[in-house]
Amino acid sequence: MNTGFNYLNDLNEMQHKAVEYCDGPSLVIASAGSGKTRVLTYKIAHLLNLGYEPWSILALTFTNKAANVMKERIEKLIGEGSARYIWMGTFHSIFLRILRNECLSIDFQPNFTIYDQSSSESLVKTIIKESELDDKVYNHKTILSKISNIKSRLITPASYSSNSTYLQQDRISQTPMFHVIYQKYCERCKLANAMDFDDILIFTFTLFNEHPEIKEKYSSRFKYILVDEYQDTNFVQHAIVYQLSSTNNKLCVVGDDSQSIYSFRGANLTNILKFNQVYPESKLFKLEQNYRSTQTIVDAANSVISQNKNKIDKTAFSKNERGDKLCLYEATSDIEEGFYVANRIVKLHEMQHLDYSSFAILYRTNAQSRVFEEALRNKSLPYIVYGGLSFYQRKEIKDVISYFRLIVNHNDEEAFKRSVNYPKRGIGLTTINKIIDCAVVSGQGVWDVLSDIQNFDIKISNSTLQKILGFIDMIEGFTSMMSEKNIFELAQLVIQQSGIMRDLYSDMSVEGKARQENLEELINAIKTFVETRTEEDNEYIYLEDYLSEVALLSDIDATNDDGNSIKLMTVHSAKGLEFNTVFVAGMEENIFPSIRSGSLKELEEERRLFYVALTRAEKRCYLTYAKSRYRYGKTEFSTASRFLKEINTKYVNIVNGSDKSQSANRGYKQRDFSWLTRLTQKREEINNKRKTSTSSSPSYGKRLTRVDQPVTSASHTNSIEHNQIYDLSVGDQILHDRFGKGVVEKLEGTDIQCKASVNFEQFGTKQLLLKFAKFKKL
DNA sequence: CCTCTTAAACTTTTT
DNA sequence: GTTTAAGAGG
Repeated sequence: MNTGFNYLNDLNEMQHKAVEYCDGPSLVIASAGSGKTRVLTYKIAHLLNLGYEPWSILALTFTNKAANVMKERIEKLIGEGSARYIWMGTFHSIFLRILRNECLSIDFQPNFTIYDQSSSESLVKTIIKESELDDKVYNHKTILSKISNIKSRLITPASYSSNSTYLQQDRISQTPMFHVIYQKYCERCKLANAMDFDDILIFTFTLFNEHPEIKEKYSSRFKYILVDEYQDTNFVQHAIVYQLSSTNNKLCVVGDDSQSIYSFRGANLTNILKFNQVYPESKLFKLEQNYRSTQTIVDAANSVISQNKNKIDKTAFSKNERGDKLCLYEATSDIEEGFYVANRIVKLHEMQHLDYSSFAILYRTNAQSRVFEEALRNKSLPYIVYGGLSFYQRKEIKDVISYFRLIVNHNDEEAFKRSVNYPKRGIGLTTINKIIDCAVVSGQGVWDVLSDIQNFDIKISNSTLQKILGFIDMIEGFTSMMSEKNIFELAQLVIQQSGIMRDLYSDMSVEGKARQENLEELINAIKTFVETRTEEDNEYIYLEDYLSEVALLSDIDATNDDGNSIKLMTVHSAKGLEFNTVFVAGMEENIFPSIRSGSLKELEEERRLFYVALTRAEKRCYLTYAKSRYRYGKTEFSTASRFLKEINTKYVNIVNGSDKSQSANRGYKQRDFSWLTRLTQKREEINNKRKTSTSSSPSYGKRLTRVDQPVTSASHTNSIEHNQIYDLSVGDQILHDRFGKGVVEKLEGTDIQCKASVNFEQFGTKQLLLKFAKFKKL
């Protein structure tokens, strides 16, 4: 097909070539602001126009937000709904979806839950304690990050334990028992029917590796594969992409080695550097023209990144206006730095008529956000903080989520530990440990032990036993309600019957109030989730789907922009984003570059991170640092970052602004007052306002209420051959609005409560609640 | 088994 | 300065 589509005219020559080449594997090296997303979206639009079915395209992105943005743009190009069935999302969310359908083959139950960071940490900590190891020597965080690193390289506990080099290294580093912890960690996750973040990838690989027929099913389904941000993929991600591209060999990866900033989490540049060796017939396209930033910003960024030794040669350039020089500002303190930035924003807002949303304040660590929040708040400027302690990491939220996890997957050990004695019901640590020990010794899940607790040799008093039985009953009760209530109704029931509601609402302090609001917020979020899914015609909204979504949200995904706020975030979070005016704050030695980056390799990654920060800016870039800074409750003195000296001086203006004197003193006077404690509250208030304003009216899910027919739990677990109301029998062929053709394999429950298992040609086996399903009998 | 007080660790970055 | 872990006492 030729270039008859006019949308291809929006591309420069190289972009055009990269979009049009669809015959085999290709690597697109796209420097910052060179239209990487544009190439991807146009390429997908092009593929669709060539006749590729949406569900035969797999597009892997770095965040869910990036996927959504891309879908919207594709639909703008070639029409509403066109992007809907594309398999587009993060590695984790896409492969989780596949695993939910296929996990029986690798011996997981489909209701497996996901261990988030804190669950994983807690498990490692437990194992270290159980193994009677010194937790000073075996730091759980260090151990976990090492486990994660090893997993991302597809090294199993077995192969680790049989490798003498690894064991030797561990002996030298005084942690000879590491391999045992690693092995136990994996066993415990398995026993709990839980996967951590790395497992989602590893088990996808294992699934495809051990079951060629399943691999074939997906590798032939995906006729074209696209991967964004390829420089930040790790070994297992590369391996999965390799597996999936094996049948059709149509693959396009896009990335920029200069923006690789996630090696601490296993990202491996060799994926991109050796791409042409893995795919010998691959074509290379280089996008070097920057459309985002002024010439000055691009040149300044280049002068920094040129100090790195390890990189692919390329020359980024801009044909935009020359633009202003970068501004470098030295503040006397962190507080004054905050005031300077806030003042600059006020001035630019007034003089250049820039929206608040044109500004971003970027920093190296989340802890730095504070002073900026306060400075902006003082001037009543609207702002949003991305990342940090996200909504779903708050204690009261995690407590509720734990119940959900336990309801979905009774053997989720970490969820059990959290739920069983919150709210307090007199089941203490001793008892919990006895139960878990028993489970570990007998090689079963926690619930397997609990549900048969009288037949295990556990020494617990009768009164404690009664309490445990009460807890079991409650959870089982929730479980049996899953088929008759939607998850919004279930959620309300859980927080009431578990006593969480009572516990939270008995605390009338300010913090208690905030927790109550957060809880309401969560309920609202679930309601919105149910509503959105209902609008999308999902037959049944599974609690595990909600849990998955929540677990895999990134900071960028989880924070929604109101369109008129200054954005505060780490440089890492800013990857892929762009702003009219960027402030890069805290440009000090030991912060940026981080004190932890000792080796040359790590230093080069920090430099790439700085490169990312600079290239976020379209028009203006401010660099600030403070000579003194509050850290760990003490004032520390700092020196300017070495990176500042690496920018060619002809691109930088050093300002010692006139507004320095005004702001400095004000900052110091504030220090002694209680604004620091108020800050947290205010932030909550602002966050809550933002969230509630976006969610819909308080009419509590009327549309969702169903024909309420009390049904005993027994009646809908019975398997039947024929359902009268829907005139459907096992073996019937149906045509479903969304999933297409399929055969009814199983019918459960009577009348209106009937649930059907249908095997669809395109989508595999699905459970449908007939009263919601949109289909006709063939 | 629970709760209050005190101590220490904490800040890289995140799916 | 903040948050979480550990220990003592009830």
